[in-house]
Amino acid sequence: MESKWYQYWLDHKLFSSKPDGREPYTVVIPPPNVTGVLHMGHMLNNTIQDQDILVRKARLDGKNACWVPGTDHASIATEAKVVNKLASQGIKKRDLTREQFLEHAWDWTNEHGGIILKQLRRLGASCDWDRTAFTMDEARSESVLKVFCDLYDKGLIYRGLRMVNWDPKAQTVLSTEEVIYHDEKSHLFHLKYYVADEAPVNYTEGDGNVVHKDSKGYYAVVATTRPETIMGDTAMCINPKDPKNQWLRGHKVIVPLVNRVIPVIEDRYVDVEFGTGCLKVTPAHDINDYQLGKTHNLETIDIFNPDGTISDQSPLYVGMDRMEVRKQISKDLQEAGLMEKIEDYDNKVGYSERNQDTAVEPRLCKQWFLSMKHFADIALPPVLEGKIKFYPTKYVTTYKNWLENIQDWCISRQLWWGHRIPAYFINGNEDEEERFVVALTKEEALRKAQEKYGKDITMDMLSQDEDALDTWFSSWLWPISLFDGINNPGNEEIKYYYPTSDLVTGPDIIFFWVARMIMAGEEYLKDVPFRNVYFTGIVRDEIGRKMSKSLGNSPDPIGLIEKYGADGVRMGMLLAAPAGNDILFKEDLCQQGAAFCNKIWNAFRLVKGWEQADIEQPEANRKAIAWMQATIRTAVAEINDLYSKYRLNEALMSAFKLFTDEFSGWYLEMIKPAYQAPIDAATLQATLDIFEQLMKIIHPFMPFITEELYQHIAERKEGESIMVSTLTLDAPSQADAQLIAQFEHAKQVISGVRAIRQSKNISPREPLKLEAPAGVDNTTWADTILKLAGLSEIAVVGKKSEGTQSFLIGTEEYAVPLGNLIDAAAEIEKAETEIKRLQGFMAGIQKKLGNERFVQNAPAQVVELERKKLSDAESKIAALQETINSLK
RNA sequence: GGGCGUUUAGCUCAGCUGGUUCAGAGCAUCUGCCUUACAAGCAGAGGGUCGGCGGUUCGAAUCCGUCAACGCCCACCA
Repeated sequence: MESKWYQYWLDHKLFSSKPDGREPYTVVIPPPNVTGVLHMGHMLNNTIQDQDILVRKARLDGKNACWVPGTDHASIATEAKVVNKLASQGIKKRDLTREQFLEHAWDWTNEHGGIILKQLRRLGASCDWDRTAFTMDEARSESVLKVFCDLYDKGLIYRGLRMVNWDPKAQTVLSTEEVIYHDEKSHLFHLKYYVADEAPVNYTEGDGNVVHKDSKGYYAVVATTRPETIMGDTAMCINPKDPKNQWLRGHKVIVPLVNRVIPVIEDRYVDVEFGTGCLKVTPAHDINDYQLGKTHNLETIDIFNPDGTISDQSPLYVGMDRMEVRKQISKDLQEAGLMEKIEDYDNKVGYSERNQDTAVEPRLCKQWFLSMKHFADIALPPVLEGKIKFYPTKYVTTYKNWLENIQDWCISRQLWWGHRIPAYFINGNEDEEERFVVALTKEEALRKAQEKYGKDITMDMLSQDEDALDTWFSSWLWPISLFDGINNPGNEEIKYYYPTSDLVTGPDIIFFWVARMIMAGEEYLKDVPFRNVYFTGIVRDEIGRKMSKSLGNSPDPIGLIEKYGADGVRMGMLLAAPAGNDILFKEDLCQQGAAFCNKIWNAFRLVKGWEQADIEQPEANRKAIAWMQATIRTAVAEINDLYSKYRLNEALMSAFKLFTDEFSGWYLEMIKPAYQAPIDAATLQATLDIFEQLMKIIHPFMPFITEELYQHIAERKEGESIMVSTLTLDAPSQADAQLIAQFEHAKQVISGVRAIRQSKNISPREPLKLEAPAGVDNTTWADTILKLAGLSEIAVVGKKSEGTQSFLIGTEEYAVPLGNLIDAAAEIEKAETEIKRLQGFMAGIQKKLGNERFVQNAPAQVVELERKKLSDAESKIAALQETINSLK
């Protein structure tokens, strides 16, 4: 019936939200990649685990809930997919024009796009689908370009020549956040750089210099992990304070194989302890070397092509791939006798977040940057001051740390799939300084260009920047752009829905996305984009491995739904997801979810099967109803509290126990009429009302079965739905607590009798007599106890009779006469063991009470409590002793 | 190299500012039941020196120190 109800909700537009007088509750979906397919991570983090539950809960609380779905154009990932697809058809990207390529990309997007959103429907996601957005649709694109122009005008966006991270496969620059470092087993190559000058090296034996010399002359040893970059070496560097290498001062050395003569420079940057203290300097291919190059005015030789092959700037290996060259040059160096040794070495290598098989290459090029100092300043306070709350709170530290050490954001990408940068270059001579303007349209660009560079500039002299913007440069506007807050500032929707309420996302994108949304929110709306951020865990398999395609340990979500039903899967997931922890997914848990559905269904069958009759309502039923209502009020208060702390798995567990234990296990058994006997109308109606409340409590977790039963509990009009019903209950009262405590006592009596039956193998149908102690309330719940414990009578006795088996509730002793069923010897032994245990317990307390410092320092209450424990233990021992005596 | 987090029953986790909701929940296990809603169930039971060591205190799972294991984030040591 899942698809039926989903369609029903759609047909009646029950997911739809429009601004009105109610309190808004807004959630924006972290947009999945447009061409992505639903995986377990989406299912857990983005959908069922939290967002849909929170949204449905908000509706029940009477809020105007709006959950906005959408997809992300994911420029690098999508462009890579399209490039691969074209390659499989024998088409190369560089053979296409930008327009032709984009046509293919849009085809691909239209073909594969939105699959993921359809899959979310299977799970029951209650998004307002009419609002479905795409980061590259018209409204979003316009917002992005406007923001770019605005930030440029504010002087926050600039163009600069920097050492950046280059992905040679996608052939685009990446931001620092997009580089992921992996530990790698690698090698440290020790290369010989022979001293070039004729002049003798200056040292004396024993002065601390470590000099290398062989038949071919003096040489320095340079340790490097990247021998393939030696063709770009333009200096060798030593630390001026390094006693080992003083002899190299002022000399020149020869780059091995390349035979280029380079100077020995000195800089304190060099670590004396590492290798031999000699560093080869390749300004074009290492961020530190670049700095050295700048300080020491070194030549920069770029030996790589954009695709990671060796460029014609290099004297050797031209056209070969960098990884191939590393192997080859190692061989060649050894053969030429230029390799001192090769050591094993563990180092970290940066990889593209999107192309995990491609090592990132530092590369010097001109890019667009967003200056981040200002944004860090405005984004830090809301989080530190608690205007935005993070769950778990530990991420506040992470956030703070990042913002305090932030680097400028490289926002341009050498890609076509994305928002094309609205900058226009004015054609001129290659040597001239770069001339450009930033403008939303070409017409405006011309106007600005003429203003800036003179009237002689014409339209054909303008050419738009070929690059696109980083995907996150559009995502960071998401909570604003979804309500058109950039294009139409102050419109009704942005005023109503912004700030959004909760953001649910993974901690892996705290910098990429969360932090930047806060920046954009503060910049453009002077307000936070959301009030709470709930960070979910990573989905792992049952032995703790991250779920991934390559490991093949990720089940297909849709397959799971087919097997267990969406409700079952939703519950299974949530059970595995303790707040703030990783999720160890086990398929059994879905089974438990499915079993719970079954339980609910069977409970409903029971209630629906009762025949109503015009008979008087038994007092016991009235009490049962009052107790159940008190229990529900108490549970709901607890569940609400858990929701407020985002401890959704505990909220579910609480709801589960409420239904299974309290309602099915106790309440239904209490009011259940005898076989084929009818039930009074008042009890039946109350039970249906209670059932409806329970369905509402469970609905956020299991939307389908609760809707189905809601429709059966009473006549519903077309369009009515549990989804848009509300649940408001009074807070639990003092009286509720008393009632619950009272019945807890009754439960213990019932369980005590049941335990005796169990141990003596007495059928539940055989009636037993119970002897209860005097001075205790044994009448209030008497009828219920009689019924559930299968008793014929509760007799209040001053002293229990002979031949009974007894149990204690606190210090009250209850007894069931069993005659010859009693195994006196065994009972005596049991009682004696218990007496021994209690005596030991008492000894401990007596010691405590004998300690003056305890009696003096501990609060009176605590001391009193110890005294009570002591006297309780005494009376328990007395009762046990009596039992022994009577058995003897 | 810095920072953060975790360690409690076989498993996954609760236990807020130290003292009767202090050793808990669900699952799993064991035992007995095909009881008339449900065997995908019901009833009952067992199971932990709260990672190790040391300290503070009348009193520590809880506070402090230290060690260990695991996990995550950040960082330019070739």
